[in-house]
Amino acid sequence: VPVNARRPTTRRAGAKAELPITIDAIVDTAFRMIDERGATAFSMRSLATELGVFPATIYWHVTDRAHLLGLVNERWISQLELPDDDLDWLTWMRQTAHRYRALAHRHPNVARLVTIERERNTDTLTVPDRLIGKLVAAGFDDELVHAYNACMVAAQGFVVMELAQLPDPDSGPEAVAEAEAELRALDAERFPHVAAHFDELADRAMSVRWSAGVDAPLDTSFDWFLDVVFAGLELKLAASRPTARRAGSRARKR
Amino acid sequence: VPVNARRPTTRRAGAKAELPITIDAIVDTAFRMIDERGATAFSMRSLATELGVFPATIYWHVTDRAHLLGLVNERWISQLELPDDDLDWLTWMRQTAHRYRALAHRHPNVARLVTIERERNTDTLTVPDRLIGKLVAAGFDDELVHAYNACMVAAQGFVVMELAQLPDPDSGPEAVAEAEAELRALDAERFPHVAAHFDELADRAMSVRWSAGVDAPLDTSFDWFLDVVFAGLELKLAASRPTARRAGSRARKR
DNA sequence: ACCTGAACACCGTTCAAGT
DNA sequence: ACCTGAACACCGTTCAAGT
Repeated sequence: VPVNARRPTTRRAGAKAELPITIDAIVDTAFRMIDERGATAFSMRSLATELGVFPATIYWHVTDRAHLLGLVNERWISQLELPDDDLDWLTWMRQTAHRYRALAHRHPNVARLVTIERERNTDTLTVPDRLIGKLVAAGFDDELVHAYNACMVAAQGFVVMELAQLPDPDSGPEAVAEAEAELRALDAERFPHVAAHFDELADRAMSVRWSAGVDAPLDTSFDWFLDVVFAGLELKLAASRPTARRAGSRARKR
Repeated sequence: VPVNARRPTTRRAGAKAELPITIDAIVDTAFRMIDERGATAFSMRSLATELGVFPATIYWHVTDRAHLLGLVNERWISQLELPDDDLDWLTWMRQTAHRYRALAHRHPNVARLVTIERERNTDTLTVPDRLIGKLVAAGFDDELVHAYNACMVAAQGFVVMELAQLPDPDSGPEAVAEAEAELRALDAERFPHVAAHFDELADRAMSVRWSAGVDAPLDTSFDWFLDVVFAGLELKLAASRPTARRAGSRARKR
C-alpha cells in the first residue's frame, strides 16, 4: 500500500507553486507532520508531497534534513516561556524544568526526534543563556559548568529517557501487550528483586515499562528527582560559599 | 562512489554459506561494524554484504533491525562488570555509574545507537535487578521506583546527553571547526551570560560544545553530578528512615 | 530566484523458489 | 532448515534544465 499516494500537483516546469513555499511554511509543516503523525511519517519526500512540491524544492530552502530538524527544534523550544526573572534561583529552576517537561509532553514526537537528531543551532541558546545567568546570580562560580550540566541532565536527560519508546508503540498495541505479558511473566529466579517489587515498579520504573512515556508519565518520579538534584545543588553551593562565620575564606580561592 | 561494492560471494541457490551464519556471528559482526565504523556504516544490507550473504538471510535469524539492535545492546551491556555485592550502597552505585560510563566511552558508537533505537530485551534486566536489590537493601521502600529512576537518569541520562553529537563528526572535521567558529563569534548582546563565561563553558557545557563527547569527555562534570545526586538521595533516605530518636514513626507509614 | 524532472545510491522487509 | 534472487516500497540528496 503506497503511503505517499498524493503526487505533487501537476504543474509546468519552472512554474511557481500556487502558494509560494517559504521556509516558514516548510518548518511549520514539518513540525505539524512530526507532531501529529509521528517521526516515521516524516521524511524529506513526504514533506515535499504534503507541500505539493518536488523533493528538490525543499533543498533550495534548507541545506539538509539535520538543518531542517534544527529549525523544527527551534520552533518547538521557542514555545518555552521562562519564569519571572526575580524569582529566587531554586524556584526559577524548578519551574523551568517543569515547563520544559510539560512542553515535551505536549509534543512528544517532536521532542523525541529533535533532541537527538537535530543539528546544533545557535539561535536556541536563549534558554541556556538565561539559565546560566540564574546560576551565576545564585552564586555558582568555579563550578558553573558543572551546575549547568547538572540542570540540563536533570530536565532534558530525564525527559529523553522518559519519552524513549521501548517498545515502539508505532508497531501497534499488540507489541505493547506482548511487552507487558513478557514482563509480568518474569523469571523470579533470574530477577529476584524486580519480581519481588514488581507491582511498585510495573510501568513506572525506567526498565520495567511497556507503555510509552506519554501514556504512563513519570510525574512523581520527576518531582522526586528534582528534589534530589536541587537539594544536592544547594549543598554544593553552601560548600563553595563562605558562611558569615568563615568570612574571608573566599578570597583564597582565586 | 558505491560504498557496498563487495557483493555476496557467488553461490548456487540454496547452497550453504561456507562458514555457516549463526546468530552469534550476526550480532558479533553488527557490533564490530557499529563500533569501528559508526552507526551510519551499519545497515541490514551492509551487514549482509559483510557476512557474504543476501539481506534476506539475516531475516531468517532475527525478526528485524530493532530486534538485532536489542541483541547488540545485550552484548554490549553484558560487558559491564558489577562491583562487589558487600560494598555499601553508595560506593556500589558510584562504581556502577563509573563503570557504565567507562563502557559507553569504550564503545561510543554502539552506546549511542542502542540506548535509543533498540528493542526492549528482557535479558538486559540483570543490571536493573541488582541495582534495585541494592536500593532495597539501602532502605528505599515506598520511594524505590523514584530512587531507581534517579539512578538511571544520573548514569544513562548523563551519558546519552554527553555522547549526543551536535554537530555530527561524521560530516567531517570542517563541520566541527565551523561550529567552534560560530560559538566563538557569539553575539554578546543576545547571549550575555554565555559570552561572559565563555572560557569556562567552551566545549565543557552541554549546549556550548563543538567536539564530540568522546573527544571532550565531561569527566569532572560527571563526578560532580554524581556528588549532587547521591547527596540528594542520602537526604531522601534520611528523611524516610526513622532515626533512633524518633523510633516507631516508621510503623505509621503502612 | 525558484522550481521541475529525473537520476543516483542507497534503505528495510517480504516472498516464492531453490537445496 | 537455511539460503538465494528478485521484488516492493520507500529513503536523502544532487543536478541539469526549465521559467
